[in-house]
Amino acid sequence: MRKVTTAQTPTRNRGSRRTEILDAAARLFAARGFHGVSIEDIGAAVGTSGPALYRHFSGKEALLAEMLLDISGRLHASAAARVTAAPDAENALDGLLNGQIEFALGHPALITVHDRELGNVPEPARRQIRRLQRLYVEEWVTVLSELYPGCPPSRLRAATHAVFGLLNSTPHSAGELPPETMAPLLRAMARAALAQAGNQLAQAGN
Amino acid sequence: MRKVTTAQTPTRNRGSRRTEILDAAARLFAARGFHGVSIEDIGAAVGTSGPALYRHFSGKEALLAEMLLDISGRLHASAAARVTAAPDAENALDGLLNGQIEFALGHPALITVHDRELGNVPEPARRQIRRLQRLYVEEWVTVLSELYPGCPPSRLRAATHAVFGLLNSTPHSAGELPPETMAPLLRAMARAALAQAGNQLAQAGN
DNA sequence: CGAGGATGTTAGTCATCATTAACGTCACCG
DNA sequence: CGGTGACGTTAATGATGACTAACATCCTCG
Repeated sequence: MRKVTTAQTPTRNRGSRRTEILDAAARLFAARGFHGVSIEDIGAAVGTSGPALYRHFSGKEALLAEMLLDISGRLHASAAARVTAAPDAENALDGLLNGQIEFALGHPALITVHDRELGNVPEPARRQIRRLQRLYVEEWVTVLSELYPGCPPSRLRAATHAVFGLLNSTPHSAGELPPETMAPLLRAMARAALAQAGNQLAQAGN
Repeated sequence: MRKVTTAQTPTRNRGSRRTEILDAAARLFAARGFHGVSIEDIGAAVGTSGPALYRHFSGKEALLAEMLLDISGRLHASAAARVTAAPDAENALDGLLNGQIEFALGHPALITVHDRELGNVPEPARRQIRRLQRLYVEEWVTVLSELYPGCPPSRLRAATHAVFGLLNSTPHSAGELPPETMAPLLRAMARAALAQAGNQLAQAGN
C-alpha cells in the first residue's frame, strides 16, 4: 500500500517522526490510559503499524518516560525563565500563572498524562521526573513566600497543588468556554484562591 | 491454608463482601488505573484469589460500573439533600462545598477513580453515570446562579469544574497538610475563586 | 440428617499484547 | 555500482489476563 512515505514529507528528517509519535501517544494515553493503549494503536495513529515504533523508542515504557520527562522539563524551564525575568514577585506570579494556563489550554493531553501516568514510568527516569516536578512546585512556593511572608511554606505548597488542580481542570470542562474566555477566568480564579490562601487572617470558624 | 473463612467474620453476611471488594478495587484502580489492575490483584487484596470475584460481580467492567454509579449517586444525593435543606443560596453553597470537601478528603481513591475511569465503563451504565454527574454539576450551577445573577451559566459551569479540580487535588498533595487544616484552606480558596468568577466586574486586561 | 445456597479453589481456555526476528526498500555517499 | 543506515513490514514467541469449568466447604433451614 502506501509507498510514498518520503514523497509526502520531503526532508521530514530530524526527529520529526519521534515527536509525531509522542504527540499521538500522548493523545491516546490521555484518553484511555497507558495500559489501555497498545503499541499497535500508537503505530496506527501515525500511519505505520505496530513494531515500527521500535525503530524510534526502545519500548513502551521508554516512550512514556521520554514524554513525561519532556513535559516536566518544559514546565520547569519555562517557570524558571519567567521568574528570573520578572522584576518582582507580583510579576513572577503572573508569569507562572500564564505559563501554566497556556500549557494547560494548549496541550490538554500532555497535562492529563503528566499527572496520571508517573506511576508507570520505570525507576531511573521516574526519579528525574519527580525532581523536575518538585523544582517546578518550589518555583511557585518561592514566589508565593515572597508575596505572602508569614504564611508557612507547607500551606503554600498545598495551595499551589490546589491551584494546579484548578488550572488543569481544563481537559475535563472541554469546550465549555472558548479559550480566550477561559484563560482570563482561570487566571482570576487562581489569583483569588492564592490570595485567600496566603492571607490567613480572619480564618474564623465555618 | 486459611479455612477459618467464616469464623473470622461471624455473620459477615449482607453485601459486606461486595463493598469490601469495591473498596479494595477503588484503591488499586486509583493507584494503577483500571487496565493496570488484574482480577487477581483485586482478589489478593481481599484475601481471596482471582476468580472468586465472579461470585460477586459479573465481570471487571461491571465492578467498575457499580463503583462509579455508587460514587456519582452519593455525590448527587448528598448535594441535593444539602441544597434543599439550606435556608438560602449562601448556605446551600456552604453545604455543597462541605460535601465535596468531606468526600474528597475522606475518599481520595474514589474521587480519583471517579474522574479518570468513566471511559472504561460499558455503555448502558456510562450514560447513567454521566446523567448523575450532570445533575450534580447543575446543582452547583443553580445555586451559583442565584448567588451571582447576571453571570452566564456557561461561565458558572466552567468555574464549577475548575473548583472541582481545586478540591479534588487532595489526592495529589497527599499528606502535605493535616485534614483539619486542609479542609478550611480548600473551603476558603474555593469560595474566593467562585466569588471572583461570579463577579465579572473589573475584568480588566492582564 | 440432607438439600440448597453462598463462597472459594484450582485448572483450563482464548485473546491480547509487548517484544523480537527475519526480511525488504530506498535514499544517499563513496 | 555497492553498501550502509533509516524505516517499515509481516511472522513468531512468550506473558499476562479475563473469564469459565469442575469441584469443594460449610452454614442454614427443613
